[in-house]
Amino acid sequence: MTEHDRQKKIIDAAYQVLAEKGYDQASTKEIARVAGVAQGLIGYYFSSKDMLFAEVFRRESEKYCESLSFMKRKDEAPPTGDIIQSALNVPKSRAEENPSWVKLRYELYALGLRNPAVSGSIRDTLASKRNHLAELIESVGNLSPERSKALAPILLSVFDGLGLQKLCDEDFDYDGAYDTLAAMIGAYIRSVQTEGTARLHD
Amino acid sequence: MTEHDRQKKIIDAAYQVLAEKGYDQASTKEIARVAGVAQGLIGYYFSSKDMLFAEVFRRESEKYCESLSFMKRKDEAPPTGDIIQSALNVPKSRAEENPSWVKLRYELYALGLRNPAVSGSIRDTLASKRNHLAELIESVGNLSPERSKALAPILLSVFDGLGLQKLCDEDFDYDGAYDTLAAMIGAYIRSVQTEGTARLHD
DNA sequence: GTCTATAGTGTGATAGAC
DNA sequence: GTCTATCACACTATAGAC
Repeated sequence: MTEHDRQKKIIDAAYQVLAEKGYDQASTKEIARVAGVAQGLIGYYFSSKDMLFAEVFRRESEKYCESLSFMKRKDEAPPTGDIIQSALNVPKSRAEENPSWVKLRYELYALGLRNPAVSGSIRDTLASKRNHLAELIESVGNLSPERSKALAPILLSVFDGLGLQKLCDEDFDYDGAYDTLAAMIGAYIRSVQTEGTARLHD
Repeated sequence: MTEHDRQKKIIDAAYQVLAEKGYDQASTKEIARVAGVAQGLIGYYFSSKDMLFAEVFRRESEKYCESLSFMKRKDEAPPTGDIIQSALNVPKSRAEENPSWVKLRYELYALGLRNPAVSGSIRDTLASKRNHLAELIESVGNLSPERSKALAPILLSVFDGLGLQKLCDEDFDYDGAYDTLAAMIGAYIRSVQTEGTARLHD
């Protein structure tokens, strides 16, 4: 059990250092210092620095999916504007309250694109995120599985992208962007529901 | 003029190496090799490696904005679904045909978030992209300046995010996501226009 | 303006004691 | 399983010749 304890400390430290200092400053030495272990131990648990970061991404993704379990609805009625807004408020406020999360995500995306050894790991975790998000859209938005599945990657992109713009630019109108996003989602849901209704009258 | 020639060669090489090999492999040595100049010359033109990359971002952003000059419409009518689809086809196919562009963008975003010395540069170029995109939305989508300005950061996010997912995952349904995006935009435009029309009848 | 050469630093990985 | 110690390497930045 101590085995996993030390390993977990390393992963937590890697998470923290990567999010705060960025990839090039996140040396194994610094991670070991933060974790309170010997630098050599990192090589014992992980085949390379990037593989350690791949594991960080996997864990981060798990937490992300858990955090998405907001507001599961059983309601069969289409969501009101308020319901959409308050559901969106979860990712919205997360980026505001925890900016290092956003930084970490971008470090990991860049890492996944550049290092073939970790890109598989990134692919799997992104797919997992999409699936979790699709389930939630299906539940909250009262959309078909197909439409929910197609909407998920769009929302995933927007959450990250707006977080980035907010983080880079204090003057960025983050609230306005989320309001517009809510309006778009609402309009889309109404439009596909009208379509469905129209078909009933054929 | 030879002065700018060498400088440009360095920037072009930095672009290429950063996009292909990623930040940690993009050493000044490698960039100099690709540019065909002495490694020491990089220090003459740029105060640091990251500042060179900041300049790369600025140029990339210029090209991005130019490439967005697709389909300027003078039409005052709301766009049809076909018009929206074909406008979206520009960013969509760009990510497909030029994947290293997407990789570069993510490297630069990560760099901007981690290095305070370049974050200002990233902020400015992102703001510039938003403004260009907003103008185009106003023209193509026939939306008010305010709504166009709020929609721009969302589309900016989606273009990047879908490109990332496409690049990471061969099985990702890129086409389906863009179709849904087009439907969302169409529904949104119709919904705000209905609203506008309703107001006319007050 | 461009080059060569190098100083100085810090890295990731690993061998071997415990 | 964890540590210490160290290796061999690559890097950035810069000084100085031309």
